[in-house]
Amino acid sequence: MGTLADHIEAYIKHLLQRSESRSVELSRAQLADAFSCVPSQINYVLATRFTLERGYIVESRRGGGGYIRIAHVQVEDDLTHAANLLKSIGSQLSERRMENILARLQDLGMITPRHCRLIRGIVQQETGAIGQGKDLLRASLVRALLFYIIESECREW
Amino acid sequence: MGTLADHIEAYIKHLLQRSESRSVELSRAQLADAFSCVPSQINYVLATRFTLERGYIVESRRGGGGYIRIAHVQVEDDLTHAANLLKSIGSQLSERRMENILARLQDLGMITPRHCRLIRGIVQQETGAIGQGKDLLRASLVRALLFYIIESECREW
DNA sequence: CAGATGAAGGTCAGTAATAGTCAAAGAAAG
DNA sequence: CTTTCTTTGACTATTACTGACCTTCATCTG
Repeated sequence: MGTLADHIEAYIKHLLQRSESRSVELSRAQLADAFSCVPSQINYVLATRFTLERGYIVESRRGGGGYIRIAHVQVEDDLTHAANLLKSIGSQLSERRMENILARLQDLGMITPRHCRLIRGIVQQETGAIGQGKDLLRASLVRALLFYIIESECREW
Repeated sequence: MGTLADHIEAYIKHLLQRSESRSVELSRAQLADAFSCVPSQINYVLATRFTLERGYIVESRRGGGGYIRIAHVQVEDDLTHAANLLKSIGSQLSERRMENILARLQDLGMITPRHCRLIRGIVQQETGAIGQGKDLLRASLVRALLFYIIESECREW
């Protein structure tokens, strides 16, 4: 049981499990056809179920020979807490809250003091270059960098 | 890699790799014939895949004995070059320019395909959450992530 | 020489094949 | 009844490919 979106989600996850490479490439139009729905329904499923937060990376290309590729990047159990912290960042992030989050992640052993220094430096550099919306940009930057750090550290390059 | 343009691109890159001089000379008409397409398709491939931003120089001559020569730009110092690429980002960055920069850095061996996918995913996730100013945010995010990646890799050696 | 000829490559606009966006309508949940 | 999630479709954006027409250059011919 469940909605059409649920079925499409399940189908894509099934494809991912069967795939050795943890990634699958599909055609939006074909998939929509297989489920007898409009193509944009596929975008809805991707946007709501296959987000970075949930551990998926979606790439696509338009035009002739276009495709949608979905990859699963597995997040380990011990990273769940860190992932929740990232989620809590929201759309804006003050410097104070950033410091709190960095401190907690450091406590958890997820990042090193060096990571913190790098993040502070980069964020300062980037937010210094704009007049308005510093908290918005800081939220995006910190989330991006932390996600990257956490994601890449539990995996071989 | 599915389209004809992709195949032609791969073929030319293959030729370049086999060549000691890092450059290759070809005949547009012959190449088009080999791939059973119109000659202007070759121009399309050159214009979209072998740009200066991606590190290629294309020279050609018309008339009898005409040719197309494609050279792969070599740089003495990859790090300096990468730094210049980052500097070239500026305050705004379109998706297309991002792709070119990622392709170039990958080509230089500074980042891996996995890095690219992560960056694309993170950027997509973050820029998808806002309505306006995507190019501004993308510039900051890409600069931040690339800076972080390159910085932490250099310290490792 | 000068002009003609033929053999390259170049340009551009149009067509086709994809995927993305957004807002509104509909359905389900609280 | 209100809020949130799902579904739809009209409109938009991007990429690939083609073909008619244009430009350049080497060589031939008188």
